[in-house]
This record gives sequence, structure tokens and C-alpha cells, in this order.
Amino acid sequence: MEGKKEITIYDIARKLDVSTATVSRALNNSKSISEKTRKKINEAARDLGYRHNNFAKNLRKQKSHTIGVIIHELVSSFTTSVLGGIEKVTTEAGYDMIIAHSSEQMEKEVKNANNLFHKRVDGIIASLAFNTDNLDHFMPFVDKDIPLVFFDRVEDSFQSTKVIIDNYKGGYEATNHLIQQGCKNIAIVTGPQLRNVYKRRFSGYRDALLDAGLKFREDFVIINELDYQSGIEAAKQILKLNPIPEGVFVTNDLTAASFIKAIKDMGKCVPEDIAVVGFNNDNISLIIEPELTTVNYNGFLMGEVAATQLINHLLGKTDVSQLSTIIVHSELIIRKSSLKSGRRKQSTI
Amino acid sequence: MEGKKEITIYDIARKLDVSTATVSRALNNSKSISEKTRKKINEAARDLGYRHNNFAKNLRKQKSHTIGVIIHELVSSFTTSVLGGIEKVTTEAGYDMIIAHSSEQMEKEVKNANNLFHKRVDGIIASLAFNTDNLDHFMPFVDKDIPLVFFDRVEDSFQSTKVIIDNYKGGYEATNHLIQQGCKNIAIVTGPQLRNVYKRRFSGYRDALLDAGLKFREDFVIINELDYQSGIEAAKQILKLNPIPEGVFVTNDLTAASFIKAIKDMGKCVPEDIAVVGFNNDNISLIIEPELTTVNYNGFLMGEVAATQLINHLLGKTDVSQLSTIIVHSELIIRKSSLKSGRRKQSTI
DNA sequence: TTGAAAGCGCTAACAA
DNA sequence: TTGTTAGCGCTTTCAA
Repeated sequence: MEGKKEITIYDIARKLDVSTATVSRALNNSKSISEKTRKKINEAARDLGYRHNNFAKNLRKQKSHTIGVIIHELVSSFTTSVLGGIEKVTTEAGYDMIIAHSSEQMEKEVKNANNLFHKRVDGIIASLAFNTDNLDHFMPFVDKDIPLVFFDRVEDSFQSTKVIIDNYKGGYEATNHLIQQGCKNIAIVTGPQLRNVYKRRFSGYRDALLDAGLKFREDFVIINELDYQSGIEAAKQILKLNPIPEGVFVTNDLTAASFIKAIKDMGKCVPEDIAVVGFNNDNISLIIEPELTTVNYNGFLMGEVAATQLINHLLGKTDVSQLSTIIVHSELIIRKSSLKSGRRKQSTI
Repeated sequence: MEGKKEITIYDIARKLDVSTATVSRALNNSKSISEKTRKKINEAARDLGYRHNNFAKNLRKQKSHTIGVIIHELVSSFTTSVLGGIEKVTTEAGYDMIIAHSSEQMEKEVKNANNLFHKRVDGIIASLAFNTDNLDHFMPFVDKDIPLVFFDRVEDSFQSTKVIIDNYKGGYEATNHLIQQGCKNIAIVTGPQLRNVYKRRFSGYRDALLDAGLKFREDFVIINELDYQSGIEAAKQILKLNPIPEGVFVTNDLTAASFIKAIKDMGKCVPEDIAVVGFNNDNISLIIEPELTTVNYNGFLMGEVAATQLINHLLGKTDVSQLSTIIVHSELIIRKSSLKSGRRKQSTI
């Protein structure tokens, strides 16, 4: 049942009466080969239906020509954009990509890391899970000098290239915008402080308050899972606060949207009673009413940058900047969910 | 710089003074080996930090132990669920999974198929791109007896295992529900009829109309890309119809949501002026106001079923049902966006 | 139950 | 520019 036999370079060599070394050179565009034989061999390969055997090549070269990507979740449009950017760069460089996702669980992240290690990927691009609290599972890569690039959810203390946005700035601007709109009491709904992204957004939030001479209150900080359900629960908690805040910074768009929906159901108006700012600029930010003010950043670019760093390292184009932290641009997009003052700016997609 | 040298079965064999054959047997849990040596070898492997070399194994076995997954888009929560289901089954069976996505372009789908073919995946699970109009790129797999399983977006005329939902039923029930709500003029916003899913949903729509003695009108059929922007454009078109339909069936939740948003912006009420039913039960269906009536189906299960079919085939557990079409359960979830009559059912997540 | 040995398909050092 | 040859690490047939 097994189709016809696979064609190998031996078959081509035999047919053309050359050595397999020559065939290999031709197929790999080596320079020490005449244009004539190269052409002849490529034609024969096509005629015979030759297909390249990666296993043999990898075995011989001790390289997999594959990079592993570890992400925390597939479902966000941000992640998807990043993957798109990574894919573009790796494909152009002739690398394959294996995607492993942890569903936000450290346990799965560890498994994925081990799996990719055993699969001998040449490099790793990773964003940490919600609850990852140590990076031991990445040590095997370090020990074997397999390059690691982290993006978005990174661990500051870990020595490696990192690609991030300025979450502090994002948090600061979001909060400051709410202050500009006249909010005095501003709450924040965010994720575990374990993750740098949430910690930084939080720092930006707090500093914006303090810089404006406003009080920072612990009880105005709500930390949860940042999923759909969390938004609803956060809404209940917020409405129990005294005073009820006039502004809330929710550090994720899905949660911000379900939060808005919930407080509206509870009889509050957005932005009149409570102004809301999100984070990410997902599609959902344009579906919710009122449309959501949010922090936009370019996931695709982030993926491109991360992959480019990694590939350059693999290609030996390493320079001192290799262990640097690269910051990708982000910006606040102002929409109706936060505009107390009645003046309305154009919404952006 | 290259860490320490890799440990191979030769190192283990030498240390324990046995043959590599024995080591291989022990590591693969062969039965023709004594419990004692097996244990000894496994311990040594652990001590030495042995890691399995897949390239050599695959080269030798002529199998990649990898299955390729070709999907049209990563960004939907449906796709993500399916991938989750596939991953669960393939991982349990010890297979790896390579994900390739086509961004809805046939051109990329062809490239992905070729790539996976050259990578010698043992099997393929695929859902077709928006505009794929022939399946020649899957013929190499057929020729080599590499099993193919299609899910969701399948091509009826192609001989292979298929895992789908009953899109006809979904379309029929959605439309019928609108009829029950008293709609006489019902429009449909859907995707290219090339794709079975949209064709079937459309057939269900039309038959529901005809069965209820209502007129089917060509000008009430809008076909587009079913993305965010499409919903806005569809809204403009719908409001130009004469008469303006009292019900619209939009065969995708994101588009349904942006459609609702747009017609509300144009001064119409949902469901009073226009009742809307979507398809997929995405998160977004609970964010849009009013909440969206939609067709729910279990993507995770679909992925599990598809992967199980494929793995069984690979394991030789094939039976006659192999080339069958498997239909996964789906159901209409009724929410406020379609309830003209004022009675309100509980919404479901 | 174990071992010897061949070979999966490819690349690259060395020789010609 | 081309050929010879020796492995890369593993599995498996055959023999012991």
C-alpha cells in the first residue's frame, strides 16, 4: 500500500552517473559546482519526484532548523498577530516553527519546554503563563547555548533577549487620561503581579495617581484572572466600593468589555458614571458600547522583532545588543468609554 | 561553546557493557528484555542525561510521528478549541503536531500542504481556506497513502474522512426561529457558497423559508468576507432593501456583532426592528447588546474526533467507517437579539 | 534474552 | 569541480 519507493540522492546520482556528494552540492546550491551539472541534477530531481529528507539532514547536521514558540494562549488576537510576525520572519529564513501553548498553566509550560528541548529546537521564543513563578524549565536551553527570546510576558531577572512594550507608560497614560477626564477615584482591575506586564501597568497606574496628587488606595486594586467571567465579578466588587470610582482601568479588553456590560446591567452609565479604559485593542473593543478606549500595540511587529533577534543569533550575526531589551511602540487610543467631557475624538481601528 | 557532548545509546551501552541493541530495546520497552537490564539501562540513561534523538529514529523508521494541521485562521475561538481537542488526542498518542495556517488564502494553503508533505507528516487534519477551489494540493498525500481528515470546512466531493456539524440544520433552525418570532422578510449574510459550511447554512435558510410558505428572494442574500468590516457594509445594504427585513441571519458571530452595532448606529432597534441570529457562540456574542442568539457547537470535541479518526487510521485500527462523515452535535442558543415577542429565555454561556 | 552488523539519507573532510 | 568515504544515532534482522 505504501506508494512508490522514496527517491533519494542515490537514485539521482546513479541515473546521472555522478556521486552523491555532487548531487548534494547541487541541491544545496553550493558554489563549488558547475552550472551545467547543477542544472542537470535539479532537472533529474524534479523528474524523479525527489523529496528532501530532513531527518537525514538534521541528523547529519545536528541542527533541527526548527524554532519552538511557547505561548500562554492561542485565543487572543494579540497572540495571533505575534505568531504571524514570527512566522513571516522564520519562514523567510528557512526555519520551521513549532507552536506550543500552555493554556496559562505553568505545568503545561514546563511540559512544552521539555518537549521542545527533546525535539532539539535550535531556538525558543516564549511568553510566560499567568502563574509561572520560576524559569528552571528554561535552564536546559541555557546550558546548551540554545538561544532564548522572550516577548510580552517576560521575567526581568532572567538573562536573555526580551521584546516588550512599555507597560509602565501604557498604564500611566491610561490612568492619566482618566485623570484628565476629571476622575478623582480611579480603580484598577488587573492580573497577577507576578507577571511583569501587570506589575508595570500597575506601577504606571499608581505613579500617575501620585503625580497628579491623588490618593492611591489598596482597596481600589482588584486582581483576578482577566477572563470573561472576571469582568462580571469585578463589576460587583467595584460597585461595593466607597466611594464608587468614577474611572476604572481594566488591563485587558475582553475583561474590560464584560466589565462594562455588567456595570451597565447594574444600572450604571459608561462613561458618565464610570469611565473605562482597556488594554490591547482587540476587535471586541469596537463591539462593546460605548467603544473602548484602550492601549494599542503592534503584535505582528513584536513577533517580527523577536524572531529577527533569534534568527540573527542563530546565524551568528550576534552583536552586543543581543542580550538587550527591545521596546515596541504602543499608544493610547481614545474612544467613547472614557470621555466624560463630551468632546469626542475620532475612533480608530 | 557547545555545551557538553550529546549522550547517545553508545555511551550508555559502553558504560553498562551491553550492546546498543539492548539499550534501544530497553528504552523502547521492548518485551524481549529482562526487567533487570531494562531498569539498569533506564537508570543509566537518566544519570547520563540522555536525550532521545528523533532524527535518527525517524530516519530509521521512515515515520515522522508528526501530524500536520492546516487551518484557515488562528484567530477564532472556534479554531482554538479545535486545536485544543486535536492536541489532547495527538499528545496522548505520542504524536507531535505542526500547525500551519493559511490566513484564508488558498495560495498559502497550497504552500502549507507542500511544506508538510516534504516534512513527511504521517497524517493531515485540515479545514479549507475561504477561497480554495480545488484540492490538487492534497493529492500527493493521497498518492502516498498518507491519511487525510477534514473538519468543518470540507469539500463534499473529495474522498476522505470528514468531521462536520450539520450546517443545514443550523441554518434551518436559525431561520425557523426567526420565523417563529414573526419575521416575514428574512435576509441572510453569509460567506462564499464555494465552502460547504456556507452553502449548507444557506440551504437550511432557504428551505426554512419555503417550508413556512415564505418567499425566497435573491436580493435578500448578501455574500461577503464575514469579517468585522463586512458586518458594517452588510448593515448598509440591508437598510436599502425594500422592504427592510425584520430578521437577519448572519452566519458568523463577529460579523453579526458588528452588523448589530452598525444598524443600531443607523437608528434601528434590535430585535424590535430587526432580529438577528449569529453562528458559532463566540465570546463576542455575550458582549454585544443585545446578546446574540447563535448556533453553538463544540470545537474541542470536533478536534478530538478528527484526531482520533486519524490516529486510529495510523495505528492500523482502521475499519470500514474510516471514510465516513461524522457529524458533531450543534444547537441553537436563544438570546435577546432575536426575541421579538418579549418573552425572554435564560441566556447560556 | 542478548549481540553483531547493516543501513535509513544525507553532508563534509579530504583527496584527486 | 568532482569523487571517496566516514559517520550522524537509531532500529531491526539474523544469529547465538
